[in-house]
Amino acid sequence: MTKSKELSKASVARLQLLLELLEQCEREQRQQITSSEIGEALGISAVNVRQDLFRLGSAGRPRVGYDVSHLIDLLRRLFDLNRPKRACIVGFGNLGRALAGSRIWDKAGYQLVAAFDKDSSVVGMELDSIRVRNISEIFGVIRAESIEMAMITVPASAAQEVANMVTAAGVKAIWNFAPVKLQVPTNVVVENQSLAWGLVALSHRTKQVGD
Amino acid sequence: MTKSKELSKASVARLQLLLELLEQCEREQRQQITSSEIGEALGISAVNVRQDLFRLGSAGRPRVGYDVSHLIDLLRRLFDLNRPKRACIVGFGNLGRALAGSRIWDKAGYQLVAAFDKDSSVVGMELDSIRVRNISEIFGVIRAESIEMAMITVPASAAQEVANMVTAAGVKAIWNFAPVKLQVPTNVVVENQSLAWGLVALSHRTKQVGD
DNA sequence: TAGATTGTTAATCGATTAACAATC
DNA sequence: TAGATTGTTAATCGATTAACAATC
Repeated sequence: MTKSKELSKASVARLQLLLELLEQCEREQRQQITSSEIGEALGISAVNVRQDLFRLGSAGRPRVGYDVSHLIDLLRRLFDLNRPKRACIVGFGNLGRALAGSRIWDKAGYQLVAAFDKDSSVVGMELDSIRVRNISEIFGVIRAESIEMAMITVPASAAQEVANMVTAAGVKAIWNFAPVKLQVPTNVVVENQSLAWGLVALSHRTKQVGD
Repeated sequence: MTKSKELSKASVARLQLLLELLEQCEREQRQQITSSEIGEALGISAVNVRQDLFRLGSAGRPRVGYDVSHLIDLLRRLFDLNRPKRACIVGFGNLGRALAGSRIWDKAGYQLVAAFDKDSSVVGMELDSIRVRNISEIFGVIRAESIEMAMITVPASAAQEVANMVTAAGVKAIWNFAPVKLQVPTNVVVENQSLAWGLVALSHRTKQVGD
């Protein structure tokens, strides 16, 4: 409905930082903020801020700035944070368990409703009202529970197979922690969060500076 | 020493995928690979591959392609994976614990040599030969152990303070899991790995497709 | 030699930055 | 009104893609 021309990935990252900042402003009872204040707080230029907000369909007022709560509302809708989205974890190892109890699901509008593993010593485990099921149940549960997102935290060698299963079951988004580029149907979104890639990128960048 | 003009972030990401691919080729005893084979496997264009390798200072041979083991060597040096780099974890919660025992440290050339927390119920804990110390010891230990990288997995509200401590102690790189843009001296590298940001980005992108 | 593939420059595309007009 | 700030177009910068020469 909005005429948004598709924001760049970099722009989305900046707007996420902006949302954090605005929420803090709201806690401090601030009602307006200018582009240069935002830029300073976020370490980017004021022009960059205005461009981002312009593309978003901005709503600032000259001499006053932008309305904090209106912008929060705009960003929350942009990121689709208000709609409850049902999610599951596939692979209940250390990382899966660490995230199962986390508050970030709620922050992003997700509800964690199921977890799967193939290891029988893990299946049956309960954590925060989530019972771990056998991976063989995955198709039926995703359908029955209307799960639209799967977090994949299985070993790299199993990740593609899991991706095939969850997309076949109707999942529309994959949060992929395996260091693998997944092949999925074009209507499925994959967000890669491989920690291994992050760590290697850090190693690379540290070297550059050291040179 | 290499004349590298600084590869773009996107290029580094592609080259990481390439390294995985090459290591698989090596396991399969393949010795050569062409840019179009690489492109197909990685889902990018062959030209893009050649450009990346050109900037890297490439070494392919017309009609033959690139030498697998030579390219692996080049990439491992590019990412600085061979040199052992000493690292610590600050904040030994669920996420910190999940990563402490992980194999990714080794894959990226890091050695995890210390962990810190401020919670007395966690301090003293041992995991994989790492004993968790009180955060008050952080300055001395980083110096004594020549730690050059700190993984920060503390709550967002404490992250900046921790960043100040570790940079004061001489750390050159921070792997930041807190959803905060850290302010650090210019010679310190920060790689952001906030899972919250990844999850929000996924939510945003899912919405776009759904429209 | 002919043909396939890389190396390298040029063209295109997109994102950021600059400039300035519009507005409160 | 004057001045500060946003809205919006134009210019710059950088990354990707295309073109083709060099090479085995």
